Amino acid sequence: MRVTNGAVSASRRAGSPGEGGAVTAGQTGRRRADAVRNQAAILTATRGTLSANPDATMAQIAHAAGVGRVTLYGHFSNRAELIDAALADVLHRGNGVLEQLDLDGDPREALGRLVVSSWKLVDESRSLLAAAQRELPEGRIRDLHGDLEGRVRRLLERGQQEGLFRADLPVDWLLATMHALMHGAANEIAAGRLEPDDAGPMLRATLLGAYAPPGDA
Amino acid sequence: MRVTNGAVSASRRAGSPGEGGAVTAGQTGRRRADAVRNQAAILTATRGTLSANPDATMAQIAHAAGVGRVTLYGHFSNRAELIDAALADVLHRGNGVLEQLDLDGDPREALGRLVVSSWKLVDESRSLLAAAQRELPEGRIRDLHGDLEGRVRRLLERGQQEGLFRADLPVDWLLATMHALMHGAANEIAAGRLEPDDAGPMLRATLLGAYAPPGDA
DNA sequence: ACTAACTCATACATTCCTGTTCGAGTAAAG
DNA sequence: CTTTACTCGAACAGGAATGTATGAGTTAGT
Repeated sequence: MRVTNGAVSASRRAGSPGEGGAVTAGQTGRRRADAVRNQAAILTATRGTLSANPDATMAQIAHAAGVGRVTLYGHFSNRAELIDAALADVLHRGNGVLEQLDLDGDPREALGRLVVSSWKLVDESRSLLAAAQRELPEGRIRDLHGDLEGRVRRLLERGQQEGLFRADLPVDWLLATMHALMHGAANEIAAGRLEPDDAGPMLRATLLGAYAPPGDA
Repeated sequence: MRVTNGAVSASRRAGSPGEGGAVTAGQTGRRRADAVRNQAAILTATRGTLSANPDATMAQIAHAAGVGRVTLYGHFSNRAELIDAALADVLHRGNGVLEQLDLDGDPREALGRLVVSSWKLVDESRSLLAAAQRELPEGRIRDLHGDLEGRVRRLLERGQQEGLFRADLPVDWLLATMHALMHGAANEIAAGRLEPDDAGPMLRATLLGAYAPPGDA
């Protein structure tokens, strides 16, 4: 209910769905404190609820946020708009994490740091992403993802140039490998076959192995 | 009369299409040829349609099978039952592939053969599996999967014992890695970033790297 | 050719979700 | 303490999907 996190959550995303007659559309009048609080709670609940079940109902999300269904529609006039906002929120947060991370130095060590400190975010967003995939227009997801992906891609490219990551496979594939393994880890945890604390190290070890130039230490 | 003779519901576990099998629990009446044909068409259509869209409607599946919706219900009385049968079909087929495969000799080469010749099946079943995950009861999926998984697991264990696969990570995780990467490859293909023909070799290369004992060729 | 097995379109009852409207109540900002 | 911003439940219209029923037509076995 009072999941008050300090997230700013660039609220009104007038993306593709119509400008929405949500609570304070456009009008930058005074914004009441509880409204801000509720909006943050809704985004958090969206993340959490959809992670457990990508088909969760608007009613379920509202309930999880400790808010009436009508209030939810007051903040986000669409299911699409809600998911868009939630995804943007998670991605923005992830970008923040990466910004504070030192990706210089030995690419292998940088990769290790990156994986260990960010895989949990991927975990959280994985089902959200699944939901987004069938609710949001074509390019939207990639747009939102762009920033985050660029950072990782640059690290991988640097590693290849320095001969520390294998260059016989395209960067796109290395990126996909990373995504896939993180999602796989999340699945294993959900299935109870993997301890959450073990996930980071295992991912690091597996990825470093997968990225190592063939026939070499 | 109609096909809904009341006993049809519980008896739809026939493996691959073309495999005769009993129609009714008690009375094996004569089974007409077009009925067998249609049932096979339905299973195929289920696989194909759900692969494109895990939320596909019964109506869509029926249409894709070139069959009326009512006819579909004549063969499978539930959505769950249909998906169960389709998944069993795919898995049975996969088992057939693995049976004909030589998994002896150098585990690394065996793994390569396994991946290249079976990843496509995983591709086909991935969305089917997603559909099954929210439509089928808890243990059912794992039950159906059991046989298939056992084969791979044995190969991995042997590789570990022979010192050719890393033993610092549990077999469960190596298995999960394989799954995750295959799904990832399927995604990349769906997104147009990977050529279907490249997937097999890339998977092979990546997995061999990931499985190699740390600090070694 | 006869009959049982099967198919199909139409139509109906049910259930569930979405998005909107209403009016009355409550919390916050000045 | 007054105004404004927001919240809430209940209720409604709409759409969409599931599963069932009916009856007339078609296909295939013997």
